Amino acid sequence: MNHRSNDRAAVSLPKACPGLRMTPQRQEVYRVLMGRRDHPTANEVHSRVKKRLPNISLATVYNCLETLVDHGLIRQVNFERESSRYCPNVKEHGHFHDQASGAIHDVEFKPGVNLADFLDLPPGAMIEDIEITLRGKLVAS
Amino acid sequence: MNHRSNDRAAVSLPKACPGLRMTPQRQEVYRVLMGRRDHPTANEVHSRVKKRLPNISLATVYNCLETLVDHGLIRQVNFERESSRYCPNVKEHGHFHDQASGAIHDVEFKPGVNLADFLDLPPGAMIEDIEITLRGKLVAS
DNA sequence: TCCTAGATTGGAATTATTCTTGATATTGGG
DNA sequence: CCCAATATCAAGAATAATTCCAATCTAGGA
Repeated sequence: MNHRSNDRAAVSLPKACPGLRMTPQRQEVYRVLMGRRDHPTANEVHSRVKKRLPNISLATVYNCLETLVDHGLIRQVNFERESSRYCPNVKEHGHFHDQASGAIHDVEFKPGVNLADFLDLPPGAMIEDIEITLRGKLVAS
Repeated sequence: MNHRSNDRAAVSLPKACPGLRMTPQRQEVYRVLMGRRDHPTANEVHSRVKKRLPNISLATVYNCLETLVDHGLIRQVNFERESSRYCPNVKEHGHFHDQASGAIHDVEFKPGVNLADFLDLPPGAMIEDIEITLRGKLVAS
């Protein structure tokens, strides 16, 4: 890694974000999320962002995260009653929480799967958002 | 409904609850949950329980709920960052949250489904708990 | 350049939940 | 039946994540 150029440029922001002003704070929050996709909490994001923006406040991090969520650039993920976590994977997906390591893995749908294939939805239900969380252990295979 | 006998007796407690002392408070909390399966919060449970046990404290309701959850008699359900809700449906199931009415509907799995058929689980994942939450609207069909 | 809407800050406020502590109640053994 | 051990309850204090608020600050358009 000898061409250690400004890696801020390494994160390409999505093209179409109507009505979103990309301030340095929002950029950095987004960059941090893209840089390490380990589902950090707002606090962890704050720590990481402070490396470049030492004066940023936790409130601002919360604001940025909320804005990015509202604009569909990132997703907010909740496990039980723990702190919210944030995830730059915008595709519809679930999460597997490894109880041993605490790590969180994204879980994709198999291609062509439809919710109604395995769930008995109430008649007339228009699904707008899905949250699937699995908890368990990873065993050596 | 003319035989308005003590409807406390109407709720049959599960037979096998090893190590669980069924105190009046726990009984009443459980009865209330079975009586109206609308996924109340701890606060709502507290209000309802107070009709019969006017001196019960919110802390005790939290204690009872936690104990019942630990013994597998009820389930704790979390939606986003809202207050936890409690549900006497112990079968593995998900929830549909109707954004219009705020109502929460249980969503059963179709018989015989295996999650691994629909989701790309990490290799070696042993699932111990599943949480599926859907949000959306009910449209007249 | 000036104005205005939107953004940022730091700290206070909120809220659900947990913790602490002392009082009570219940159980099993003698 | 009584006692000690243990479990439960209650009330309020404490905690922790998040939101709110008021006071600047900033960027971009007129």
